[in-house]
Amino acid sequence: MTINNTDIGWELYRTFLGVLEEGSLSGAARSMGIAQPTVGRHVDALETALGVTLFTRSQTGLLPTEAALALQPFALTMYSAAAALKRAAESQGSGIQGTVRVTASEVIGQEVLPPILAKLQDTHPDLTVELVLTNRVQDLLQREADIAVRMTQPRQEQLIARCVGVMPLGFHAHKRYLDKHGTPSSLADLAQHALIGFDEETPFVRAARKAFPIWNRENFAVRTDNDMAQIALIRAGCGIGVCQMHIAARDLNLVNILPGSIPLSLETWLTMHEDLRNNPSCKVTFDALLKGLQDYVTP
Amino acid sequence: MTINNTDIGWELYRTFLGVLEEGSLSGAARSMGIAQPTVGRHVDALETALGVTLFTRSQTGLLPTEAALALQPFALTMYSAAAALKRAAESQGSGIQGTVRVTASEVIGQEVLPPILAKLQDTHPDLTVELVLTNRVQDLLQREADIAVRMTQPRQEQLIARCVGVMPLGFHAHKRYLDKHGTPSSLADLAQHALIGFDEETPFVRAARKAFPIWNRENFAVRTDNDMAQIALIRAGCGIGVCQMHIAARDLNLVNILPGSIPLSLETWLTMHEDLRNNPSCKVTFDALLKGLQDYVTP
DNA sequence: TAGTCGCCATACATTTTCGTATGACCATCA
DNA sequence: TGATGGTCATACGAAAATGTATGGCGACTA
Repeated sequence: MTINNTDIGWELYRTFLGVLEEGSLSGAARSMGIAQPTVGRHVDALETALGVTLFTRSQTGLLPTEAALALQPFALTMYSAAAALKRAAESQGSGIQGTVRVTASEVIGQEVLPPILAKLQDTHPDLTVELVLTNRVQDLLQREADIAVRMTQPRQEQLIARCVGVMPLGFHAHKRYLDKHGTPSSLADLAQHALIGFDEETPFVRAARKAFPIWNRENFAVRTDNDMAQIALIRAGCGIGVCQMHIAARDLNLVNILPGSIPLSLETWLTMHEDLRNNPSCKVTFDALLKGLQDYVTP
Repeated sequence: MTINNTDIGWELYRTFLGVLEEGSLSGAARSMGIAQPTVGRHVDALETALGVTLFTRSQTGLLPTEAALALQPFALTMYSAAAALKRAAESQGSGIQGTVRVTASEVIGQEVLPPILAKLQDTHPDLTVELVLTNRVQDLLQREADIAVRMTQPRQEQLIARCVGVMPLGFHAHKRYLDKHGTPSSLADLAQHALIGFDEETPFVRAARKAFPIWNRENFAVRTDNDMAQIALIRAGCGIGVCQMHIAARDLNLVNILPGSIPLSLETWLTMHEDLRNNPSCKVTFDALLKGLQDYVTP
């Protein structure tokens, strides 16, 4: 491998990304702390070097061409890697310090992780945790995050993966709702109730629907793809919905419906890139998450 | 996301990588086409910016610190992404042109792909294919390659994956060997023969050994982890080894031993990053590989 | 319709970065 | 032990990149 193979300054890619994000040369210049003509020159240089027109200029701003949009993901990968490198460098000194970027789903991140992270913060005050909550699986290989809590087993060899256990799910409803509408005694009864469900059909939803045909889009009284909103709806007594047993168990007003028939359970995996194996901060965070999640799953 | 969050010039990462690769400032300067003091300045600047010592200087060269080695993978990711961006830009014009980087195992790359690529080259003379042959799974997410031919199903949602079929494997030996040592009529007979096998125990070997206990490390007369060498050994009449049926079938002097008992078969997958879906060159290459491999698997 | 505010492009001065030349040091070998 | 070829560090002039100031243009508003 020869490093020089691409003799395009990497600096150009960064300003390219800035312009793409801000939509104008001046905007990018402001956000990056450089002068507007410099940004313009960088874009020109990149266009010349690549032989591709990246933006259609107008006096109201710059419109990215298709080519620019096609190239954006690559520049974003560079950005992620640069950010990850910087994080890794921070924690390079002695002792536990620096920033670790953790990604998880919204439910896990809002309901489960806070106490775990609080304890971690307590033990290691110099450690900063960046929590990225999204249902889109962030890419550890692309360095979008250092550690991921995910519901699927990763198959990448470059990833260190540990299964923390299985999170049981169950139908739940608020006492108030059940007092008013009665408690279903069988799965068939569910059809008579206000069900809280999903809008778009994700792989998980498909699996759930297969196991419980009642769990169908048409039977839902409220549909939302936001998991936290589903929990909030259950808590508000809107109807019957699926949520994690452990989360529901905290609220004494929530009742587990049809306890025997657990619809599905979520295998939970903790994942980290193997490059970070020797990074003390990441290791500490990984171990804390592992223990905390295990305690959560099997108290 | 704020681009400026890392106000370290990306240029510095590139020279850092160059120094890491060459092991000296002067070497990196030569390979990158810049002057040695410039390289030195970049390293100094990066060390100051990161607050980390990257190299221990000596007059015989530079020795990377642990920190530098820990940060290298991130810089390599940036490098891969930059190279991929450049490839993507090349093929951005009209018509099929530019460079597509394909990765595959050595066996596939040497025995199966050449005719497919020759035909592709014929139809699209302006298309260049970079063929990276390695048994290490190159990372499509990390942009080390555009298209991968692999024996495992990828589980990443960001990847477009198509199964091209199953490549049957079988025990094979050269006629010359069989004339001399006889043809085994049962699996048990294999123990009396010179078996060509693996040295290190990979997941695949483990699976094979489970199905065929004879296929054990201790029974091997020749051990090599190089698949192509195994085929060459079979061809040279060294003994009995496992190789793809289709490859063996080309050589009339190779005999399939115990034809009924196919030890294992390899599911073959063609994979591409979804970002490249609209890249005409990658699409054409992907389709050509798909068709070519399918034809190869089921003629 | 006149005014304001945003944008990009250009010209010129400035700063920064880079390259050349050189010196000091170490390893190797005759 | 002296010569050679490699390394990195430093000093200074050259080149390149940047920043400032300005002009022109379009969109929006009163």
